[in-house]
Amino acid sequence: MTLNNYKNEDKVLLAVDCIIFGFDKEELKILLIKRNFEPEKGKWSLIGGFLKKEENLDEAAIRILHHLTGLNNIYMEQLYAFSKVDRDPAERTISVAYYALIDIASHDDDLIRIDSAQWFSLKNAPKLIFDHHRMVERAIARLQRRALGKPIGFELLPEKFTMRQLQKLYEAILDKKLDKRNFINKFNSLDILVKLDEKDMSMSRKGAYLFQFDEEKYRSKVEEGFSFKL
Amino acid sequence: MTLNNYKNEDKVLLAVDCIIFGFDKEELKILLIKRNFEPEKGKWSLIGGFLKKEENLDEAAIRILHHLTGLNNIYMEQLYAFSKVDRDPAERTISVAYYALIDIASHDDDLIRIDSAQWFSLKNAPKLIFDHHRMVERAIARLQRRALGKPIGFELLPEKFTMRQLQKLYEAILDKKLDKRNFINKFNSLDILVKLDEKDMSMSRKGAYLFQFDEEKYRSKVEEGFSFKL
DNA sequence: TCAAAAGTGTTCTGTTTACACCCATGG
DNA sequence: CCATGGGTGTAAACAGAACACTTTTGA
Repeated sequence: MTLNNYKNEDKVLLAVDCIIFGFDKEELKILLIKRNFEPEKGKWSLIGGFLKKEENLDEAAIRILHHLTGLNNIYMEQLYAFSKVDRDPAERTISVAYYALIDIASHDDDLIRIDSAQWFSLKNAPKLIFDHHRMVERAIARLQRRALGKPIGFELLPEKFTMRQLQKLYEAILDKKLDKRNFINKFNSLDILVKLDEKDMSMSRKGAYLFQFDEEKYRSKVEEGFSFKL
Repeated sequence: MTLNNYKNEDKVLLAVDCIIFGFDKEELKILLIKRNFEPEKGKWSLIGGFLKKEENLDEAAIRILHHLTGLNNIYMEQLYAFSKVDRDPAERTISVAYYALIDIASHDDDLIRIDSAQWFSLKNAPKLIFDHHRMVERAIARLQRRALGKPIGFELLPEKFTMRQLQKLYEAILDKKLDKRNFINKFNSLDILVKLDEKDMSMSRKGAYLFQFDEEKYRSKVEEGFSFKL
């Protein structure tokens, strides 16, 4: 018959860490910053900060990302709460990780001024503080499952892109080579792309047709999900 | 050039709420308790409590479940952190939801003494406090995705069960009728069941063969996942 | 003898995979 | 004129969906 007015319960620091995935035509990258406070000052870290009383976690993630990088209007999704007792040696902290996908090229301007933030390809990212590497691992796993269950790409690609870029994106996420024809057929059958008359001439002499997402159809496919075997 | 020693950051109460799914041969149910403290005393609620400084979230979930229901050795999985600013009117609280699957029959003895805990079928569960209904919704969605991506059932069924029980479990989770022959064929092709010589005579005159999971094969299928379209 | 649940295979259809050649162009 | 990347279709294998009748036995 407890009378619980919450007064005797422990309170903790609640951190939010962001795994920001970017794609730059060839490779999947993550955005890291050099930490400028103790502990672990000077080491590479995910972008992170603390939840404030007057905001929810989604808002905190957006605020923190914006504050540290200048990035705006980034859609983020909650990943997992990490809570090992000694994960942060300085103080008991629980961290809720968020992940996001962005097109590196179209956000470079925002980022270029932030000298402590830097893109690293997944393969040769530096060692990270605390349990941040586990966050990244889990984010990659989630991204892969995600890529097979919904179309992604709207967030990671520029507005206009070639089929080859789209395929490279999937190859980067899934970390395997895909068959060109099967990929195109599959994607076309989803009926979410619009072929433009324009060509991208930067990659070949022949040029490659540019595509755009049909935003409405894309959104509805994202809603309903689908099964994408590759 | 912030010098951040964490001292100025807000601390919050971190709750853990548990969505306990049970299965009793026909229906999917959830375990609720009548809340015995303010606010919302006397209302139905998920099983919940607060994280303590010296434990991680998984441990807290196990402790809370055990403390309120007597249930032991229940495997739980983290679902999502709910953080709307005014979700708990009494105080700013973030709640990390966990969900679990258990076989009702084999845990009835533990539970029978706890008069404030009760099983409700999903369809006619009572109104819940705070945002607990959203937690349940999300847990159901997760459970459904889960059921299609990994074999489940080990947790929700008694050790020996009939094919019909297994099928009913999947029907309850996915909330749709499945074809008997296709279901059996599919499950057999996974090669994780052992057919016993025993029959269950309680459901029919003819009797139905009992099966067991081959624990080793089951575990490895759980690891790797699979794609189960039904 | 019949009601109630158990058990069992085949066909059809759609999806996934594997695979190779010509095209357009700038240098 | 040729090197480079772009574009295209088909056949074979596999997985999923639909479907109906026989068996057992306790009452």
